[in-house]
Amino acid sequence: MAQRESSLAISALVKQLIEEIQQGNIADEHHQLPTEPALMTRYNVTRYTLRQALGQLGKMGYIYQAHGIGTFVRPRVEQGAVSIQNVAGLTAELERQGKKVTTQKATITPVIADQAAFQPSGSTLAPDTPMWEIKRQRCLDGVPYQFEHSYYLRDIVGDIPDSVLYGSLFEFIANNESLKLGFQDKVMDARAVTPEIGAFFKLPVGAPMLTMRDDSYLSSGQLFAFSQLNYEYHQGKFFMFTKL
Amino acid sequence: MAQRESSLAISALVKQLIEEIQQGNIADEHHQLPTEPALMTRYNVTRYTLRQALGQLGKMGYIYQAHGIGTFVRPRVEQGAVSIQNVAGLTAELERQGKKVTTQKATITPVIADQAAFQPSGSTLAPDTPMWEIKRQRCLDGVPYQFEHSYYLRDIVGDIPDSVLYGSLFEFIANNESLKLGFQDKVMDARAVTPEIGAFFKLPVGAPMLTMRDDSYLSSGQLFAFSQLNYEYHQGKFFMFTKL
DNA sequence: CAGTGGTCTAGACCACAGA
DNA sequence: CTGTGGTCTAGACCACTGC
Repeated sequence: MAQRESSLAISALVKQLIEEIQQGNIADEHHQLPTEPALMTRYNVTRYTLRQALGQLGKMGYIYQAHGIGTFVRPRVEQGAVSIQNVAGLTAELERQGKKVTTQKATITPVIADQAAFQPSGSTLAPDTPMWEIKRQRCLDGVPYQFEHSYYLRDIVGDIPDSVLYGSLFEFIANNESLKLGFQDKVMDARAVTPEIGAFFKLPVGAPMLTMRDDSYLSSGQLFAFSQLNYEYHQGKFFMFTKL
Repeated sequence: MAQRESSLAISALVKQLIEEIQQGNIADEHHQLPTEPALMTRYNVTRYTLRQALGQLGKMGYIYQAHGIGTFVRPRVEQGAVSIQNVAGLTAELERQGKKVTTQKATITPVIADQAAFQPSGSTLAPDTPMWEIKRQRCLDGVPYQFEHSYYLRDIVGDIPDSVLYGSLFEFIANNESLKLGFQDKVMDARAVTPEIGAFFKLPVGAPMLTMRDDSYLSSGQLFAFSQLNYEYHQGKFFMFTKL
């Protein structure tokens, strides 16, 4: 029973570091973190693992590293913006900011690919592929926020309980043992509000909205869902962080 | 004079791999790349270096890796979309797609921070910080595309020759030996077209546009520029790729 | 089971910043 | 010159896929 508990080293380390940063008990008065060698002994990991973790924190906008100088905590980023690089679902990220996402109305209908309102950008589907068509109207702290229009491949995801429609579809898929999530393509653009969406957002037709089209793949490279997420333009803000 | 030429291993390897993928002489008929051990010997690098490079290709959307299966070339992503995770400038990326960005009109004016139309999101500037205010109207293949409104800190970037205004500001900064680029925050949202911007886009006031606010930092963590890039909503599409 | 990518260790050398 | 982060090597073991 030594001090061994280092399973899942990197994700656990990421979680630990975020916690300590938020509690403010790791950076000094200049927002500077201990050096890499110090952190290696502190968490009993090698430099590779540590730097993988620091890299993740960087991607999330928590820290930056300056060559020859040190590692620093970044001032907190724009409130209300969601990280577009996020790994957890949208709901989870907003809840960490103390905001609440609720689903006001949801419908689910079986269709075939031929009947879909749009197609995935990267792949081509057989016209008779069975799918679930899902439409959801979602609010952020009670205010209209997101109009979702998604298609999930029935043969892959199986049945979707009604209860899930009012919670997190992302979590439902992630918790399915037989499905391993892989990656996602996203294309963002601005569009004009349509009558159907305007009715929910309480905006006139032609008003701006932010649209995110995404295609989701299993780790095997198999497409399992594609969707169009429309955001009310006062509420929908996406944050990201890039190394130059 | 052995077969040694492995300076800049990872960035050179990335470049090499992209080239071979585009020429189609590396993947097999199932779009599958050789295995990691095979690539290691082929390019004479270790697994660490190889995987760093493959990770970059993944971020750029060129490939994906499936655990236990292999590495695959991805079908080409949405045409006209620009990778939001890109490292090179916007102009460079669009030119790789065979598109041409031209600057139709540009102005540069010395101002102080107090006079700026907007402020950086993350940092606070002294009100008397000297800056360059730059406005540019840029076209994509001759069609109105981007309305740029930027501020550069004069004390950091120095003088900006007029010629640069009609080329790539990003390259100008990157080529300055005394400046080392660090990272960038971006916040994207949709907005309504203003009169000034509508005049350029030939769109009515209130029409949608895609706006990207960004703050740019040196590798030392020092802010050196912040800008607001507005995109005509039929043209401006941003692509990104996320691991789940 | 063999073969794939994913994680992790241990250590070396390089490049940059600042005293 | 010392200390920082950036790159790279060599090799081990684990987890997943498909036969």
